[in-house]
Amino acid sequence: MADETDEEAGEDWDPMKTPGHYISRIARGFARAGDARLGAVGFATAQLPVLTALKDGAKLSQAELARWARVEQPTMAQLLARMERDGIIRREPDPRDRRSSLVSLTAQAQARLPAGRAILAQGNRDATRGMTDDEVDTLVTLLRRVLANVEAMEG
Amino acid sequence: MADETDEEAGEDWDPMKTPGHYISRIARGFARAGDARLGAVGFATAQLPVLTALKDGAKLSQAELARWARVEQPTMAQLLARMERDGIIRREPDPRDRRSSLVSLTAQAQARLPAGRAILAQGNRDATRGMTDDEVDTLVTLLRRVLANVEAMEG
DNA sequence: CCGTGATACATAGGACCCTATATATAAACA
DNA sequence: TGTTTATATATAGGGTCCTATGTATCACGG
Repeated sequence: MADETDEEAGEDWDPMKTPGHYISRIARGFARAGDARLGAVGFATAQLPVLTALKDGAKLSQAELARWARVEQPTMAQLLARMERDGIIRREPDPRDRRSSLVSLTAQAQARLPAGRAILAQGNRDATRGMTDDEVDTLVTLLRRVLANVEAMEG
Repeated sequence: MADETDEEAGEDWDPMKTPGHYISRIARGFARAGDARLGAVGFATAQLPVLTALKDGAKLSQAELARWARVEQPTMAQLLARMERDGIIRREPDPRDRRSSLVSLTAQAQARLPAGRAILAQGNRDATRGMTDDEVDTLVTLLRRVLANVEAMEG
């Protein structure tokens, strides 16, 4: 492992040119730009998995939403608390399980959903502007492989 | 399953399959995995831009570091506060400008730098495992284009 | 029926990012 | 020179993520 591992001239190795750093910058920029636009209809990018999971009137538990959104349970708890505070979701006791609540979208949130979706679609077009469909497909395919590798790194 | 390239149907548009969502998940996973590994030498992924900027003994101001790392000034202020608390950086008054401090790495941090760099290099190899150099180049090129688009969205 | 382990949720605490704003100093200029 | 403008940092307040831990309830085997 002392071959090319040593960064032939490793003296000026630059993490800023690494896929990880680009990805981190894109993620931050996309969240910032997306939140700025979605704010007009009262949504935020972190809420998107919850909104899509509940869009057709489904009622899911907090744990199910956390698994769907791929975040930890306390993260989802905090997110739902803000969404409840902002009138986006509602909770009702689960008659099947006294530990659990069923979460669903309020009517106001349902009504704003199409506008949010339009804003999001436009944002994705803007983010991939100048790229062909094939290039976007290539990007998503490569990202999926990196994601699989990264998720394999944990545990 | 294959012909929903367009979102005209709209009914089942899924943000979870969008480049933005993959990028967000990779960014989180990469930070989590990277922090777990770097923790062994007392570093964190958020500190990498600061570490590389100061690696050769340079002394930079907080504002210069914020610009280098592409974060806002209060974000860098908090990061530096944690790094100072942890003995990674040191501040000294700037004789040229009484508003400013010069930030530099401590000797202990300098000493741990090579180990951190090795961990990082290994992490990047793991994240791109199974991908050819050409594929990684393609990925970075596409990411750079998306990044340019995203940054153009703001402001 | 009674523990035992699994599951759902809540809470505490911290890292990292943001915007908005205040304060001190520097630089520029009328 | 005195005033305005720009810059460096600090502080306040939030959002989104994490790990670690506590508590209530469920489901199961004895």
